[in-house]
Parts: sequence; C-alpha cells; structure tokens
Amino acid sequence: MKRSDLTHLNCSVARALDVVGEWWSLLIIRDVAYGRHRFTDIQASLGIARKVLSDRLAALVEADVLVRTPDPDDGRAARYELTEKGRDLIPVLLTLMRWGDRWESPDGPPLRVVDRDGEDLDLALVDRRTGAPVDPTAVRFRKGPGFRTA
Amino acid sequence: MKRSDLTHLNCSVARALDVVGEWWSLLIIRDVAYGRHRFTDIQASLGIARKVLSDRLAALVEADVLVRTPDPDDGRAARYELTEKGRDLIPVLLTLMRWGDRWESPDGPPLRVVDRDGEDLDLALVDRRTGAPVDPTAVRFRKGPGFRTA
DNA sequence: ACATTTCAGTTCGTTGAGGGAACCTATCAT
DNA sequence: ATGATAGGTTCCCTCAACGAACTGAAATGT
Repeated sequence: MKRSDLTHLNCSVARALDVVGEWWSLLIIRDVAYGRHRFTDIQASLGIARKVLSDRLAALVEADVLVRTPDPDDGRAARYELTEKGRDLIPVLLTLMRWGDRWESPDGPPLRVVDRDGEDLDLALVDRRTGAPVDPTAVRFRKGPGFRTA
Repeated sequence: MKRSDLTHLNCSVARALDVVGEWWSLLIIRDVAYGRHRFTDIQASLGIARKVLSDRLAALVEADVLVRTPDPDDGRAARYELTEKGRDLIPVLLTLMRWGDRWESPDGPPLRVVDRDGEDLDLALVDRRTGAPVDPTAVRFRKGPGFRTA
C-alpha cells in the first residue's frame, strides 16, 4: 500500500504530489536537470539508498517524467533523461529553490540561475494577461471544468 | 531520526524540501491557503491521521510557516494561519498546481485560479529583467555566494 | 444542573516504507 | 583470465504512517 491515496482530493496539487511528492523524487529530478544522468552519479550525489533510488527511477519512468535509455558508450550503463513532462517540472524546482534561497539560506543562494548567455535570471510568477506579479494574498480559487464532487 | 538529512546537499531545493517536503506538508499548507484554518476541517478535508496532522502542524509552526492562535470565538478551537514565509509558498503551490493541471488532469483543471476581481490568472514564470518566459531547456546553474563545498 | 457533543489533540498496536550492507549479473579495462 | 565497475536486487532492521480508541477542556442541549 502507498502511504496514502491522494486521488480522491480532486486537486491538481494533490495529483502532482502523487507523482513527484515521494521522498527524494524532486531531488532526483533536480539532479537529472542539473546534468547527472547515471544511476551511480545520482546515488553518490544524494546519498540515497540504492533500493530507494531504483524504486523512484522506475516510478518516474513509469509516470513518463524520465526516460531510461542504454548508454551507447557503455553497455552496462543507463542514461536517465527528462521527458517534456519532466522538463515542465523545472519551474516547480525553480520556484521551490527561490523559496529556499529567501527563507533558508542565510549565507545567500548556494546556486545562481542563469540563462543560455550566463545572465542571471530574476524569477517571478506573473499573470501572462497583465504581466503583473502574482500577489499571494489576492489569489482565489473557483471550481474548474475538471471539478467533480467526491 | 528523520528519514534523511538533506542539509549537506547545499542546495535550496533540498533546504526547502527539508521544511515542506514531508508527506502531507504542502497539502496542509494548501488547505490553510484555501481557507481551512481549523484542525478538524483540515483533518476531514485530507483524510489524514490525526497524529500525523498534529505532528505536521507543530513542525510547520516551529518552522515559522504557520502560526497557531486560540480561536477568539471558541475556547476549544485553534486557528492556523500562514505567516509571510508561509504565504510565500503559494507560488510553489500554484506552479505545482499548473503542472498537475497540464499533465494529470485529463478532464481539465479541477480548480481555476482567479484574482481579487474574479478574473482568471494565466500563470507564467518569467525573468523579471526581460519579462520573457523562462525556457526550461535554457536554464543553467552557477555557484552562488552561499555555496560551500561539502 | 446535568448529559451530550465537539475540539484538539495523545496513546497504542500494527503495517509498510526507508536505510544500509551484502550479493548478483553483465560489461568493461588490462 | 582477472579485477573493477554499472546498475540493480535481496536481506534485515528501524522508524514513521495508519487507524482506532482514549482524554480533557470547553461548548451546547435540555
């Protein structure tokens, strides 16, 4: 049994966490996004138990967040890469990272985020319609088309 | 012992997950953001074990993400509210929600996000300097001021 | 005034997931 | 042929999550 089944919650936050909310999952995705594509590298980087890493990678491949391909240069090795669905989690990682920078990094951000040209990115969540930054205190929720009563 | 200690990872994603990465934590924060402030409401909404909810709330108060105050209208009840640090997690929730909407909600978003006036928000992560949306494939990382070698 | 219900937990026993070490198989380097 | 390495799997142990029952204080019903 899973720790808990979240599907009844009828909420995209819960559904997302059902896929990437397991312990270690987002850190594994971060590692792959960061450029670590091999089992051993990720294992050494995170200090995660091999069993758990094996389980998580399989689940993330199953969920179509990662793809596993044999390494063309080494018959023993596998390469894990982000799918489009996986790459679409990068904004989640960046938002989380920004929060960690602000509230849990007294010595300043451990990492800077830069674009292709090496220019620092100053991330903000905005409303695309108006371009205005989102005010967390002003956000409200309404039922959407996918709403269903439990 | 905690499941694992992430502080050695020297990464704001890991530090953030050390605070809100526990099973249920983000869903509890979502509930409070959504307007559920009482223990019983959150427990009924999530179907979480009372012991676990009690533990999580205490940890989130300890981490200064929530504040607990006695309910002025009911001597038995407590109210949990987001602190500024907690409200600053709302962009994380919205980004996660957007991912869940896109990839795990075949019937459309269960909830719409609207502003104070009820207008739908079309969320995007942009670089504040240029206003351009962040291209996940073009993001790179550099050492920042808070970097330290393990 | 007394009984009942509700709120916010705590306690307890059971089960399942995470941690760590050892083991396994196929492939590579020499 | 020998040893090392990649990517797992198996094993046992511990700890955390689950669910049900219990608690004490405050509110509510009669």
